[in-house]
Amino acid sequence: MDRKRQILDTAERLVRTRGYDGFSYGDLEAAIGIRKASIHHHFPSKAGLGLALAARYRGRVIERLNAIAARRTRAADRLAEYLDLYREALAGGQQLCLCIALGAERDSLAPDTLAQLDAFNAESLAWLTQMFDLARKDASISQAGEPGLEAAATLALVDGAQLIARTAGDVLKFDLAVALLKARIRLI
Amino acid sequence: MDRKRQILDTAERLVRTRGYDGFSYGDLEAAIGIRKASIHHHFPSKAGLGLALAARYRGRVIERLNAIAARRTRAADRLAEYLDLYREALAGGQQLCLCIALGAERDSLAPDTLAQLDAFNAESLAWLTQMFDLARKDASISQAGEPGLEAAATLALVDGAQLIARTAGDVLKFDLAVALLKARIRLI
DNA sequence: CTGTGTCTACCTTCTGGTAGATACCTGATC
DNA sequence: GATCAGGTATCTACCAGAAGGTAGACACAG
Repeated sequence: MDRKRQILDTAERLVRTRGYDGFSYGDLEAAIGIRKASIHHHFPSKAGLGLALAARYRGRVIERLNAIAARRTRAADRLAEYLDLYREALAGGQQLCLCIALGAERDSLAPDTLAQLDAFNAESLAWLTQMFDLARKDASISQAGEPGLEAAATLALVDGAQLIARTAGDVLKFDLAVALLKARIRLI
Repeated sequence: MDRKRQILDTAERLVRTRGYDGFSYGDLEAAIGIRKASIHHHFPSKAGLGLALAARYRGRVIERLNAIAARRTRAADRLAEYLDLYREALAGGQQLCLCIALGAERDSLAPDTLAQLDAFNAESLAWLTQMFDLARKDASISQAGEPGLEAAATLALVDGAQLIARTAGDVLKFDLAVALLKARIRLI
């Protein structure tokens, strides 16, 4: 069980830095220090490993989003933490959110893995929509438009900001891209 | 010369649908109908082909952006055409902007290819900044903030919108994500 | 007769994956 | 406590095919 988690952790790091097609069982062998046949014992196929990665990542992020919503009652505070989450995921511009990395290689993925990505985006969108709904009531985010559209725009903005920052290898590009959104946060 | 262009066209389509690591000389052989040794004659290495792809793409897009700026004197009209450009590049949700596809696989690219991506983003940013500068004067885009920040946010938004639409294979996700930005366009 | 493009044939390395032997751990039995 | 069975994890050794790439021959045009 511990080994399984170690493989998932290592594979996740590799996918987020090199992409799904860009990593192999051979890379895992080198990184973990056990023969690749042993890795096949835990994850018989790469498609299965990819699915496990996507499912675990999705669950983990949704869990964190729910924790934020439980802890923060102001929409603005939720938004600030949401942006921090994506900023941290960049690891200083060295990696991407797993679902962004996978999404860019859509055609290499199994249908069930793709379904995880769709679910991830749908759940993120639902969370953001709820947040912008709340923002309309507590007025903690300025100029808040229709919640569904705000949510879609916000998701796209953070995804794009992450991609641009990662391409440049510079986390400051992320800050620049989300600066105007952040400026809409009312401090109290 | 014609063959070279055919190879570039085919390779570009492959990268934009499958990613850089996801296509091979073998794929080109199958798609074009000449042996892969012949493709190596035109592009000796895959890294060189990748660089040629990125450079050509960058030049082509910048050219189109300049054409838009020359044709359209209102900031809002430029923005509308910019959004159309990215929407069309999606090909109905079946492919990505080349620079987004490549950016997601940063670690597989040669440094000079990476430099093309950085230049592409820098030039896009400059174009958008100029557009938002213009918007401050002609007031054709509502709520226009600091041009540099608006530009960074817009670039991230369209990149993210494209990625999300591509992940879902549905161009409507793009429309949803850019709806609020589009709504800021003043019609006359 | 030289240069350009194409071909066949081949190379090495990596890819995802399998077979089968061995080591290891755990818990039941004597 | 020693012994044994059974599952779990690891190993070595291998496979077929694909990867990126090269060598050298041939065709054909100017």
